[in-house]
Amino acid sequence: MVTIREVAKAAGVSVATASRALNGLSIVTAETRAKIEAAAAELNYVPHSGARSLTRRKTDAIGVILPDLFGEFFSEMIRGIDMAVHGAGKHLLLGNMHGSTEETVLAIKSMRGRVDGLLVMPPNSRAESLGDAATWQIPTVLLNAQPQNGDIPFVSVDNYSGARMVTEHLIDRGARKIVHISGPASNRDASERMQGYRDVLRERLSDTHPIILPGNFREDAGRNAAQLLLNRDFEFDAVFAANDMMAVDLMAELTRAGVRVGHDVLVAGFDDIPLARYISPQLTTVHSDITRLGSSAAMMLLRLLNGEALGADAGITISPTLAVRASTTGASA
Amino acid sequence: MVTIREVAKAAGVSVATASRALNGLSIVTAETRAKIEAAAAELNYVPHSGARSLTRRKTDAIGVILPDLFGEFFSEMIRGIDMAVHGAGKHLLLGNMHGSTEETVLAIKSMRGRVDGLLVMPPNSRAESLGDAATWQIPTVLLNAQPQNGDIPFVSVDNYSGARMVTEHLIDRGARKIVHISGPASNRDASERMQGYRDVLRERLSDTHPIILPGNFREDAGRNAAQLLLNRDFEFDAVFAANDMMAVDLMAELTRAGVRVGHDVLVAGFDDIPLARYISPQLTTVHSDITRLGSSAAMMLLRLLNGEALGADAGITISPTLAVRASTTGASA
DNA sequence: TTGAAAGCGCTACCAG
DNA sequence: CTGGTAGCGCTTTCAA
Repeated sequence: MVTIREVAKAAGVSVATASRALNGLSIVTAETRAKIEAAAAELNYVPHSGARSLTRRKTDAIGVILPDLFGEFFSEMIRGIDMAVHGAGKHLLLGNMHGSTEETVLAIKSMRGRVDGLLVMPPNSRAESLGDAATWQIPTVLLNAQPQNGDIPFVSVDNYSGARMVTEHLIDRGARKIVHISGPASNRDASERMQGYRDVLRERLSDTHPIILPGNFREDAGRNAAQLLLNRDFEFDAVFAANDMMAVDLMAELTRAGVRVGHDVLVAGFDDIPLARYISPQLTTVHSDITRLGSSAAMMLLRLLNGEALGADAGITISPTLAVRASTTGASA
Repeated sequence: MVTIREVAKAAGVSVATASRALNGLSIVTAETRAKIEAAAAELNYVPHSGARSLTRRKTDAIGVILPDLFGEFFSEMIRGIDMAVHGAGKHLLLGNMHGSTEETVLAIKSMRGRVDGLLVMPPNSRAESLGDAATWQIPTVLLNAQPQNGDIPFVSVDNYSGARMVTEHLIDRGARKIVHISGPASNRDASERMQGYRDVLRERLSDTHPIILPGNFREDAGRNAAQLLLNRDFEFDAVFAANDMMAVDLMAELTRAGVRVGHDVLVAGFDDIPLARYISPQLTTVHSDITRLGSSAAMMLLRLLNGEALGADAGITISPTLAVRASTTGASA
């Protein structure tokens, strides 16, 4: 591992000068610089970013902590983040996540000294259980979560109104017995979506009870729900799944059982993952522009790191839109 | 930012002792340790991993450099890598990629001092154009690429035999005029797949010429190819796309135009991305287990970092299998 | 068992 | 414009 010291020696200058030349600081004679660059090239010198960040107190990396890496939701998110971050010439450090709050806290801690800022998507609804921003001591933007103690910037989706939109839409399409497949109980997105569903039902279908099947945002929950619905001979004419992943597998299962989705039963999801357009019938869903969610959060963090004090817009709530497709209209593919 | 020095002072010990206690080195009295831990907790001390890696010459992070972040191929890959790496308690540093060889070289360089090892997926066929392993000076495993100068370990898929399998299968299913949609010209996977197609055609359908449409592994290429095929009134009864992404969009476009995929035209892809099973008809494709590809490479790197000299198995070539589905059998969904 | 001190590789300050 | 030098925060000999 050749260090800057060896380059300096080879070029016959001090390390200070070598450093300046290599970093493009203009206060170096053209010929000194040439000598240094030649030596660096000769020795195949590559700067040690770790050491550099220690002195500069700046790592040019930002950390991303996600609860999972499964499915298109997260990959789209990462892609969005990368888009914003790449423009700023920074690296992306993916934290070890896999779930629990404790692990997340650990992941956050292990990021200190490695990154300049953090993008954190809490595994469950209580962001503050991660310890508050003051504890982390590092600029942070929350992904898809709102801090109780409103002092951490965040970017999130308006789950509640999104859920309302789908539910209203299903009713408009004639559905009267709408089943909801929920997300994990502790998940904030999930509970907001459920609340939207409940409220619309109460307002517009006051004579019926909500029917809620437990889910977990994973595909198997979709399949299980389908089985449940099929076996129990439930009365239902529409299903609103708390996310697309579950909706997609639910649909597949229903179709397999001979149910004509879009006609016999309407199905809708939430998130608008790419897959939603590819399946047949295409899935009606709430379009949240996940990629943009990621890049917005990243840009916000970038501004934060730039010293900008983002006042009013320290919290962005993205309003989703309804993407109406064949799974609720019965239009032919 | 509280440092270990402050913790030591608060506990009334030297930084050396503090360091030892905090790192669980047993050569510390129980009571000294208690004092130190109390102080650390009190001050909310979090170790600075950057500084630590400088002295220990070990970062506990591995770098991943991919040419792109688009589509399920890469996300599955990252997921596979993460699975292996998480077990080892290491972080994942995603390099800035977005394409060109120069950018990739830069990305690799900027990883020095940040990571202990590298997983690199070269943007094009010539891995050695990245400068050889000796230049990087850092343990590296190549993803989905074989080095010319055989001294860098790698994990790759046997594209050639995979392509042969699909092509044979299409012929077995009765296809006689098989169109191939290729990947990027400079891409090694792409050219190997094309070669497999060519060879089988020559061997078994010597009276027909290969028909090759240019592609780029992106969905738009699939759509474009479909248009081309439809407009030109080509003679064709099967399409083998160099990856699933293109196959999927091609299929969608054909279906929209009234072509019955699986009957009028057989379609097959390569990779077996999750999406392949969800579309209708399900896509026949070459199953490469991308996730495993990623985790194998990561585990290989981990062993390398562990000082193990992986002799014979310094290069793994994963043999793909054929996943026959409705897009080439016409079986009902 | 503990402390002092020498770095890890680099940047930045202060003189010259 | 260039060189010496003091750290960045931490680990790790080497003595005590």
